[in-house]
Amino acid sequence: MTGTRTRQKVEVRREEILLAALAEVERVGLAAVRVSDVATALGISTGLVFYHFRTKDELVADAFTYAVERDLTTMERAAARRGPVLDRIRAVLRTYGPTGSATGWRLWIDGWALAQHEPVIADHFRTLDDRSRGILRALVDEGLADGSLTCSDPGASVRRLLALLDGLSVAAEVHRSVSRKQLRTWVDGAIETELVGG
Amino acid sequence: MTGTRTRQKVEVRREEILLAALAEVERVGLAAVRVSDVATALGISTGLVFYHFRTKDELVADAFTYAVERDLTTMERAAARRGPVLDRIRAVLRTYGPTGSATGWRLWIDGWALAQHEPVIADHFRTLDDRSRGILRALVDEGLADGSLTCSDPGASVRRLLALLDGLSVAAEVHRSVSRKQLRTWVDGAIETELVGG
DNA sequence: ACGACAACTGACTCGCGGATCAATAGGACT
DNA sequence: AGTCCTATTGATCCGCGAGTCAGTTGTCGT
Repeated sequence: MTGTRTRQKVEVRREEILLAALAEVERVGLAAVRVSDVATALGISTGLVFYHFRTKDELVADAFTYAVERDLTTMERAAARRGPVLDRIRAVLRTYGPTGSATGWRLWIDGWALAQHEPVIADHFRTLDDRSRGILRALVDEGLADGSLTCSDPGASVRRLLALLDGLSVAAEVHRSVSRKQLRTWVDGAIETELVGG
Repeated sequence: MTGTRTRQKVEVRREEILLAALAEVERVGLAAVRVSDVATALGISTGLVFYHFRTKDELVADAFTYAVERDLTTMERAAARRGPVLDRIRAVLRTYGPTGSATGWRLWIDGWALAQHEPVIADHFRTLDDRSRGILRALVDEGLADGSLTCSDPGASVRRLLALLDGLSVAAEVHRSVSRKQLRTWVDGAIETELVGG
C-alpha cells in the first residue's frame, strides 16, 4: 500500500492520489477523510496533494469521477461478454457497485449523502445512473429482439431492478439484515419475474 | 420557526433543540450541521445547547433516536387503522421515511452514510429496520390468516418490499430519475406481485 | 419579597485540518 | 557538469467550529 518514494510524473502521481483517496474514503468515510491521511497513506507530504489538486473538494470530486468511470467500464465489459443475454444481465448487476467488491458500497452510500448537497457529486451519480440504465436497457432490448425475454415496459423494469439492488445493498451494508448471498438470490429472482415471467 | 424567547424547562427545551437539529440536518446535511446553526435557528446561545447535550455527537445521536421513534409510531398508527390489510400495508409503506414527507429521506440517506462509521447510529437503523419489518410482517400474517393475501415467504417479501422502497427513494432523491408518484405506483405494484399474485 | 436553584448567556479557549509558499532535490537534455 | 524545469517538501498561517465557564436572569416555593 505504501507508495513509491521516488519522484513521479504528474499523470502517475495524480492517479496514485486518487486511488489512495478512494481507499481512505472506504476506510474512514467521506465525512472524515483528511488530506493528510491520503498523503501519509502514500508517504508523501500534504503539500504535494495540493500541488496536484487545487482543493480537497476537487480531490474528492475527481475521485468520484474516477470511481464512477471505473465501475461503468466494468459493467460495460460484463455486458459485452459472449453468452445468453439473461446471463449477461445477471453479470452486469453483479458487478454493480464499486467493482462489485463487498465493501465498495460504502463509497456509494456515502456518496448519496454527499450528492444531496453537492451538485457536482449529484451530477456524477446521474451519469452513473443514466449509463448503467443504458447498459441494461440495451441488453434487455437485445433479449426482446431475440425472443429470449418478455417485458412490457423495459425502462421501468430496469429502473426497478437497479432500485432493488440499491435498497438490498443498504440492507446488507447498513442494517445487516441481508447477506450478500441472499441479495444475489433475490436480485436474480427479480430479474426472472421482471424479464421472463410476464 | 423562531423559538420562544422565554425560559423553558428542561424537557421542553430538549425537544425543541432536537427538532431544530433535525430540521437543520434536513437543510444542510449531517456533515455540515453546526451547533451554532441549531442554536441560532431557535434564537438561543450555543452554550445552552451544550447545557442540554454533553456533545454535538450526543445531540445528533439523540436526534436520530427521536426521528426513528417518531416514524415508527407513525407507521404503527397507519398499521392500526381499520380496513382491509392490503390497504393498511400500502398506507404503512407510504408513511415510511421521516413522516412520509418528501424531503424526509434526506435524513435517512445521510444517516446510512453515518451509520457505516458510527455504531450508535447503526444500532438505531437496525431498530428502525427490525421494527418496521415487524409491523409489516404482522399485517402480512393477518392477511394470510384471513385469506386475502398469498405469499410463500412472508419474511423475504417484506424485506424485498422495504429494500425496493429504499432504492426507489434513492432514485427519487439522488438520481432524480424517478418521481414520487411513479415511486408509489411501483411500490403498490410490488405489493401486488409479492403478496397477491403467487 | 427573598432566597435559591435552574435556565441561560456570550465571550472566550483551543485544537484541528485545509491551504500556502519559499526553498529544495531530482532528472532530462544539451 | 551545468542548466532549467518540475515534482516535492515541511514549516507555517489561518479560520472555523466544538466545547467551557464565570457570571446573569428568570421563576418558584416559602
